Amino acid sequence: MTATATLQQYEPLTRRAIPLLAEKTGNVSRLATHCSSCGLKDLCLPCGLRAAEIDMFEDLIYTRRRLKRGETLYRTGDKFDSIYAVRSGFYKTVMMLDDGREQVTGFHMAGELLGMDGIAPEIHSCDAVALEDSEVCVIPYARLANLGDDNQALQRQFHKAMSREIVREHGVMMLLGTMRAEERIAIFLLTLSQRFAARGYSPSQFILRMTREEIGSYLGLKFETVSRMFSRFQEEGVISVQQKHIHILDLDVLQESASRKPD
Amino acid sequence: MTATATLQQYEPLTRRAIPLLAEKTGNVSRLATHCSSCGLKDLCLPCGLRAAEIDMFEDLIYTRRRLKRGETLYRTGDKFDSIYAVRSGFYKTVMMLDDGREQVTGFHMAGELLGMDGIAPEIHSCDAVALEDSEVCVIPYARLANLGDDNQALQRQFHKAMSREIVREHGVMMLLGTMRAEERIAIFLLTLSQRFAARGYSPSQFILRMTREEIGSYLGLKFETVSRMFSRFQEEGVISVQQKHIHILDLDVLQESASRKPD
DNA sequence: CGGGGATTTGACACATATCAAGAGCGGTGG
DNA sequence: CCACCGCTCTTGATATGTGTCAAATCCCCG
Repeated sequence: MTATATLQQYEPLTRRAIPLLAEKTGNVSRLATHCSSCGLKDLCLPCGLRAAEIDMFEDLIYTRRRLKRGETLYRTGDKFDSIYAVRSGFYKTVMMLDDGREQVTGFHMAGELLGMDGIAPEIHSCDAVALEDSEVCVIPYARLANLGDDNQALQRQFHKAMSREIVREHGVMMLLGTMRAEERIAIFLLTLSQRFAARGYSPSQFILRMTREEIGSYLGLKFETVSRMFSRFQEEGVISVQQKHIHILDLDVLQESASRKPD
Repeated sequence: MTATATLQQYEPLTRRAIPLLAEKTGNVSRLATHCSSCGLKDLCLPCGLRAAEIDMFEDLIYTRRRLKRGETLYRTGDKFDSIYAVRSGFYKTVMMLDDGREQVTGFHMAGELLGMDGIAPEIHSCDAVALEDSEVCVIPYARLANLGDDNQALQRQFHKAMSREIVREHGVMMLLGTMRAEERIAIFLLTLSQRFAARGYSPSQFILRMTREEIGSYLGLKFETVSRMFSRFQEEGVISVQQKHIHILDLDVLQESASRKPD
């Protein structure tokens, strides 16, 4: 995957995810609830399950929710009862302190799970907010857990999903604890790029769904610093930035920036 | 639980954990492997299980490992096959970058689980190092998962343990992303205090098992800054520090420091 | 009892935050 | 359709918290 790959080869995901028939009949919502025909099945919880197991799993998901930009999927303190799988769109999760300070703890895109923070305390410990019009599959935890009792593979997949979240957060700790602004921004862009690529989008051109302030919050920087770093990378010809549109021009240099020691 | 509580009322945990009989017969190691008689059972994975379920669970644990200070339980890149429950002692987990920079991602004490980062990648993504002579129960993941298939309560407990780890890491992200050095140190001390208290030790007096440098790495600070903050808290009469020995003198002021906005 | 790592403390440097002003853009309503 | 409003973003000047470098002391461990 080179930095010069064009947009053409990456079809928008939402189109691939919905079978043609569904588009024609207009019965999109009905068909799309089935994991077996969902374009995300290899990224999402059913990843690696056999067809019969997926059939069992998809019986779980009898609800989907559509959220408009800015709407909240769940809030801090809400009773936990479901995990959510992002079907389309982009989410952020945010923790808040009494004094108003906020920390964005993650950005979440299609195929990723939301809400696992709620399992132990049985109450959500952050807000999940849609950054664009979007849709999630609602997976009632009690049913997921029960089904898991009869379905080893599903149980293992769920463990893996939680483990991945733990590993991701270790990475963020490393970033926040030891890296400089330039590295944080470079890694942020590279990670986004990889995630878009995994979903069939261009790794070199994409739209940021979040504001500079949200990026800053996630990376432990002020929004002015985020803006300055974007400008600097642009001056150096590493990326081009136009509002929310990012174009990675020199992947190699960006990768170097992502691992340049303070020294 | 006040800050003036004396040490007397908190017996060392290892004594409570081992039944008297075992001490007398010398058959400590044998008996102590059984969860049902382990003083940690309400903090550890078997928490909330009924006696019969604990019996099933403890069959899993046919190995324990003793590690001396400085020894490594597992290393980055090691094949994952077990989760570990800390039985006694103190561990750190560390991630490393190619250029040598390190991030301590956690400190772990009795009753806490180690190794869940390995489930998804099937390889460990950090090192786990004993900070003092210590002992862990080895829980083979394959067997844990199989047993979980037949034992709902155990499965739920395991989910909760992973969820707790996710929530803990969210907290660290908040700390690293938005807080100043003074707040980070205060929260670090308060959190340690609570964890000691939960284990029957004094919340106001304890020994740090890690160096200033390890604390700094965990909190995203240099060790000189950690040292200066300790000195400052001491000057203000909030704590007293003698080498690794910490005494919390004014819990209220420490709690205020833990939530004092930059402003 | 000696040696080396850990810790403390001071002086100074620097990366990022803060404060401020203005420009750009998108959405809304007349 | 255009004009306005508000939010986001950019950029500059300056402030400051924490890092860096250095030296002295401590004390743990062999």
